[in-house]
Amino acid sequence: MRSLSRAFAVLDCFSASAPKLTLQEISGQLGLAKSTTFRLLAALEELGYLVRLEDQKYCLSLQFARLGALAQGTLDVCQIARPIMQDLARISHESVTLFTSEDEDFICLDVCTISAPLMVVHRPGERAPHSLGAASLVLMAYLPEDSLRTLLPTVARRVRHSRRELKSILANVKRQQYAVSHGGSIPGISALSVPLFGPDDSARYSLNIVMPTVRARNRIAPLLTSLRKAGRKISTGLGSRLAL
Amino acid sequence: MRSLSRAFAVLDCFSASAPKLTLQEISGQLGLAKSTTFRLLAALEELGYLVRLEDQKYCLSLQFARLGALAQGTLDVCQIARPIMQDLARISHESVTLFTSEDEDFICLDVCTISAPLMVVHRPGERAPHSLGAASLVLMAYLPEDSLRTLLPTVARRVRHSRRELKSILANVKRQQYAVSHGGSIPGISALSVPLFGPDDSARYSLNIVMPTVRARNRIAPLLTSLRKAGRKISTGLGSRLAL
DNA sequence: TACGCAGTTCCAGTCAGTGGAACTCTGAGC
DNA sequence: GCTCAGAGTTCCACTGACTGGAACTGCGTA
Repeated sequence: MRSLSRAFAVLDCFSASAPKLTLQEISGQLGLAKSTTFRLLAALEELGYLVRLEDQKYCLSLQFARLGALAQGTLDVCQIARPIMQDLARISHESVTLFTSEDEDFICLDVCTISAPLMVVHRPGERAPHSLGAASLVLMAYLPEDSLRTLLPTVARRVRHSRRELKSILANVKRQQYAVSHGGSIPGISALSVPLFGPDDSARYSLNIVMPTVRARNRIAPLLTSLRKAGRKISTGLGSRLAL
Repeated sequence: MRSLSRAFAVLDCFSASAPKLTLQEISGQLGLAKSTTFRLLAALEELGYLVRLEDQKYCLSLQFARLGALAQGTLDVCQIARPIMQDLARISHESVTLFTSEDEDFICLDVCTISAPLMVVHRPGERAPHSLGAASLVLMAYLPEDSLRTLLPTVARRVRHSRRELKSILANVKRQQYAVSHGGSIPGISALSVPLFGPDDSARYSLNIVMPTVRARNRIAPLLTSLRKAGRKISTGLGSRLAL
């Protein structure tokens, strides 16, 4: 659907640093003919989703404020994540979990699992202090600077690492955009974890595949691929553009 | 641009009362073939602007929250209104003003005028107590219930009308969606006024054509047409759907 | 097991969308 | 005041993207 994806590409040209754009700028940015861009912009203006300001520049209209409020009133992370988590559980044959961070703990928001003799079991609402488990590492790695600063000493002490060591582990997680752990939180459990990004590209959630360590060998790479794909999809639903 | 307007028509199917929709519901509402609707929805999902929930229903994604925040951070009513007001001033050969209401006063936010020997002159920032001028009437007519209740006695006293009379005038304005006045605020000045609606379909602004009463005869009807058209355009830019 | 219904895929026809070229309008420089 | 440059706008013939009917799938129900 060419014209459609182009129209939405137009919307993505606008950003906090460039909230007003000329036809020229947009057509340049998208590599489209002036006439094509012009028709797109005229159509979007006609539909009320773009407005033209005094200097002829185009700007996103407040229709998006309306739709945004509607979306925010309807959706929470669990609803967006659930169908994708189910897919992932089916594909990976392991339990898939969604965690968030609160104070010094990480909290389970949702779980999708399949029935098999040996599975990792989590329950929504479950809460535990931050550890060296993959989910914890990802959540901590993406915490805002100041939250992390207050949290770091306590956690470092509990996991018997120096602050410096822990900091370097988290920096590495942030660089790689995922974490993996084998018994980092509970012996016998391995986990693979990626961050989920929101509209402001902050990461307040982690998506995780958790499995018995005995099944983890040689599966990390393929599972990570699936997990990343699922994570991108959820992040997009949460309003992030990082994935695209 | 058929597919584009259809895609945005899809977005408009969602509302506070129906935030989650099935393919069936959408194709029914738009009168499109199932296959056509399916392709549209699949494309919008692919682009990250729709998400699918557990029950297969579609829902606006939080991408709109991102775009909405961006639009809100960029635009104010004056920026949206200005080019349209300029057009209107040119077409009508009269001054065009934008007013809002604050406490017991109405305030001029912006003015567009043309140069001619006899013109009504307003200045942005100008403030006056509510009166029987068209702008005042429109602003009061669309005030929230409780704000109006506190305001009504004072204004009624000042304009020497019973509360009952004033109430009935305002009800009439709201029904007709416009107000006209000849010397209602200042002798010799006639005004024509329509409300501007926002994303929640509240009306916090009025758009007005102001002219010497000597020029007003026989022009009300055509001017009202132009004014309404301009009002619809601005309201759309402000996120209202009433106009469409 | 058969049924019905929602969602999905397929396909050939055609017209909506494309982009190059030509035109207009505005503002700056000479 | 004329010209030029640069932005936006309109025009047009070509073509492949979009359409919608029909057929298929897969799930939940009787």
